[in-house]
Amino acid sequence: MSRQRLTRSGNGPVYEQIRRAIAEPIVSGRWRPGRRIPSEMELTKAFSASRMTVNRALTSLAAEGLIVRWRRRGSFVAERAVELSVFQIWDIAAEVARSGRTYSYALIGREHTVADDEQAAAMDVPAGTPLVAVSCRHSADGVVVQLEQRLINLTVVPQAAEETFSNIGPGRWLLDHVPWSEAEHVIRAEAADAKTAGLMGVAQGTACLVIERRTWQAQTTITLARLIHPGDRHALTGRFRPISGT
Amino acid sequence: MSRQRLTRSGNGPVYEQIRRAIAEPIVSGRWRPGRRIPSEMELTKAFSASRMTVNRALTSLAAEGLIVRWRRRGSFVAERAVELSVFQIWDIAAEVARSGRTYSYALIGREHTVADDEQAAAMDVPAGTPLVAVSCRHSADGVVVQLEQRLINLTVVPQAAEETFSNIGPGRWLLDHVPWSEAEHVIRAEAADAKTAGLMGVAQGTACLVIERRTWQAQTTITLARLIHPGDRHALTGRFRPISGT
DNA sequence: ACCTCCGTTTTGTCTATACATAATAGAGAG
DNA sequence: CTCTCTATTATGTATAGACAAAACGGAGGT
Repeated sequence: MSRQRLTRSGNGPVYEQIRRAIAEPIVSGRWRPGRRIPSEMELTKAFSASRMTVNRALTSLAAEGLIVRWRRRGSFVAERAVELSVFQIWDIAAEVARSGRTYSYALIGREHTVADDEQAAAMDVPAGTPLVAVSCRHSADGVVVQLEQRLINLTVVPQAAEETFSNIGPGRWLLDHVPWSEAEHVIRAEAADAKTAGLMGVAQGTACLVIERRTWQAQTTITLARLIHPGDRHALTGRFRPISGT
Repeated sequence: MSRQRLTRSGNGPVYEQIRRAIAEPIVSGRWRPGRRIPSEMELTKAFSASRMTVNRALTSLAAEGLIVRWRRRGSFVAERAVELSVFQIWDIAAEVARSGRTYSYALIGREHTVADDEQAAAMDVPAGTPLVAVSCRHSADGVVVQLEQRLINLTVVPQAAEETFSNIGPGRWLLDHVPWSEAEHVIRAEAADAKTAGLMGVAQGTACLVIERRTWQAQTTITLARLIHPGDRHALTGRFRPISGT
């Protein structure tokens, strides 16, 4: 039967129109979490589009986290139908190089330990797990831009026991030597304590942007990093994917 | 000719296999930024898959930012093939409600102005553009969790001139009244100045997490928001999408 | 030199169809 | 009543074919 091709009815691609039509009531709150979304076949009829086109729209909504989909059961508004933002977190050395400044790296300390209770909880590994703790400093044109405190799980990365990290940052080294599958981040603002402030060359109490990153391989934590940036020397930028009504 | 259906050769969907085959050399650094990626037709042959399947793989890589695609020119490794993280930025009222606390809102000030040079630059609009400036406060169980300073472009949202914002936050109001297509964020740490600290009920100099959000419609800035969170009362969390080789 | 028009390449979108997969509901056997 | 098998429903993946849109390159005219 081949309905009217409405590719260009002036509102963009059909799958975008469908996506918006579903996203709008979710984002605006009219459709509460858990509410069922019309099935692909129903939407196919409603929009006079093919199921593939409808599927593309719903698949992208699911990827964004606005909806969840279950075979046989249908599609539903996600419990946490929230705004998602994609942020870029750079490798600090690459970032400095890109901005045309001179990058320099300095190792502050490195020691072998085993996880105490606090570290075990933070890394989600058993207490007593062998670790390497590395502390170092990244600078651009002589100004500290990041202080890095890192714990590496030696049961997963035994090679780290031999690495001195005197010339290469642990972040870069891990990127080169260990595959990772997923990472979790927490971003917060903290005031620099006396020791941190001294290492960064800023006044005590200076507002700092702190990124905590936990990296996984399969089910095991590889490394836990605490990246501290003086507030006036670093910012994160990101851009929303368009999740909009209308 | 309908090649062998290799849906289940044990390595997951075909589009995933193709996606990984392209992502691996990019993530590992073997394919440098700017390098050209085989065209869809070439990949179609190489993987004995249909162009739609190849297209799905490349489209998802483009969405992740690993590659950029140009009609007629082809697909290329993105210049900034960096780690991407998906962060969730919640609507503050919804977030408070979800955590079981009592949300309250208070308008601090609201005035009509025109954009001065600084505001014009920040919003990327001509100086002299009519604006509404709104300042307000979001609390949970009586504790301030966010201070909001917002500029709204009246040439795009003339209805905002009539809204008092005494009962509804400008963020929520805009979500209900204005479609937007994209937003840009900057996240940084700042020390609270005297006025800000007073409004939030914290000590002057307290480290704060500041989110600046600029929202667009087509090519025009709708609104610029500055969301200030006391450092000990708010953090962002995020999780990497698995962009892995192998 | 420059401009216009046209053919080619590559990605972008859409359709109709097919089969796979997961989960549930219901029928039938014990 | 409980277990098992089967039919049904909805999503997941894959395909071939088609046309659209952008951008480049070259032919030909001025």
